[in-house]
This record gives sequence, C-alpha cells and structure tokens, in this order.
Amino acid sequence: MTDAYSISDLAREFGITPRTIRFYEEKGLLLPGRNGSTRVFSPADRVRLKLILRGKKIGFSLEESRDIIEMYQPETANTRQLESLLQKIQEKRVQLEQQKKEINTMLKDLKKTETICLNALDAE
Amino acid sequence: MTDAYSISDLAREFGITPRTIRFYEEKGLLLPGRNGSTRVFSPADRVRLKLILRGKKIGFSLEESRDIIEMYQPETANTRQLESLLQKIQEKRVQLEQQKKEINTMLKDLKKTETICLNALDAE
DNA sequence: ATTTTACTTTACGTTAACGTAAACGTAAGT
DNA sequence: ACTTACGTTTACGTTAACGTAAAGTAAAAT
Repeated sequence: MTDAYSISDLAREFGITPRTIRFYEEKGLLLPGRNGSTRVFSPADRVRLKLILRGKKIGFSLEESRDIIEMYQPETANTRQLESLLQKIQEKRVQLEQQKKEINTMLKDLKKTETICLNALDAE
Repeated sequence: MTDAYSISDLAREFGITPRTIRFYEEKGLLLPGRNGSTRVFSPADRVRLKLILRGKKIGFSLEESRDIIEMYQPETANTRQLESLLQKIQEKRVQLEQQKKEINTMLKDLKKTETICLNALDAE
C-alpha cells in the first residue's frame, strides 16, 4: 500500500478532532477510502484537508474552501469548463489580494499604536 | 453638532443592515450616543465599525475585532497596561503575517492551476 | 478472558452572528 | 387625517461548524 493515514493520524497532525474530519466528509469535502467501515485517507485526502484548514485560517467558509479544492485539480478538460475555471480563479485572486490589503492596513495601524505606546513608555 | 450619522446612514455606507449594527452595540463593540431613543453615531463610532468589518473580511471573529478596537486607542497610560498592549500587538502581528503567508501560498497554487488550464486550452 | 484502544453511526446540543417578525413611537409628506 | 419612512425594543428563528454523548464493532494488549 502507498501512504495511508487513519482519521486520528490526520487529526493529530493538524490539531483537530476526528469529528471535524467526519464532518468535512459529510459535507463532501473529503472522500476517504474504506477498509471495511474504517476510513482510510490518502495523501490526496491529506492535501484536501490542508486546503480546507488553510482556507479557515484566512476566514473562508467551508463552501469557499470547496471552491478552492475544486480549482485545485482541473479534472474535466472541457474547454468551456476550463474557461469558467479561469474566471473563478480570477475572482478568488481579486478577493485574496483584497484581503492582503486589509491585513496590511491593519498592520500599519498596529505599528502606529505601537509607536504611541513606546513613546508613552519613553516619556514616563 | 459635529459629524453625526444615523443607523441607516452607516448601514447604507457599509452595505450592512441596521440589525447588524444594533447587534454590534449589544455586544459592546459600538457605543453610539442617543437623541431620545434614537442612536447617534460619531465619526469615532464609524471608525470602530470600519475596524469590525475589516476584521470580518480577514476572518476575525467579533471578539477578535474587539481586541483590535481596544488596541486602537491606548487610553489608559498605565505602564503595565502599555506593556501588555505591546505584547498583544506582537501576537496579532504574528497572526496577520501568518495569514499573509497562507494567502500567498494560495495565490501561488491558483497560478499553477491557471497555467495548467491555459496549457490545456492551448493544446486543444 | 477481558479490558483497553481505536474505530463506527446516529442524534441531539451549542455558539456565533445575525435574520425576521411583532408591536410600538414619531416626524414628515400628501 | 392618514400613510409612509425611519426609528425603537423584545423575542424567537436560522445557518454554519462543529461538540458531545450514546451505543455498538473489532482488533490489540494484559
């Protein structure tokens, strides 16, 4: 067998609970194999999970992460679908760039406040 | 009177509902003045709202936005509190930088997929 | 042999962040 | 005078994203 992970393997690695992983499967975000009734996760499943959790960190909903996952591997080679995919990629790109801007603005604000604090401490 | 905004002024400007604004007040994130029973929002309230919504865009919970708001104006000049604030600023900064990394990774992945798509379209 | 460990499904509970509706006040337009 | 517009409070409803038992199976350790 190639690489395979149990549900608790992945839960441990990513600091989440098995329940969370089952929930993602229930939502169709993960599709692990089965050994009897036991879930068997492939490296590809692991990548999917990684994408979901990455999405979460930047405020994506699971539905948004689903979009990202679907973008990840363009399986269907239909021309129209490829163009639609390119379109979606553009939209996500715009959104991500916008988020970066918001983060940068917030970082600037934090620096301002930091300076104020440091000055206040200096002048004590 | 200086600048003042009604609840629907702000709702319109930021594309949210008055209910949302009332909810933020209920949570203690906004503290508008009152004219009788009617809320009167100052420019400072507007800034607070802006901070909340900026937080939302990058996946912050309202509690996290509350932290950001509290960082925004160091009112209390106590030394220990200033140092605690500086500490919190550092933590948020780390978090924000981390989020930027996740976004950059995702942007790279999108570019890869885009290239694959473009090649697939080219080879048709 | 039986306890522990890891897995399963089913199902109800919980929290955040509002939506939505009811019932009311007030001031402005027609 | 009445309706429309905008505001209020109170309160129940909703969705996402899981948490938390309950009850069972199956392999592994003692």
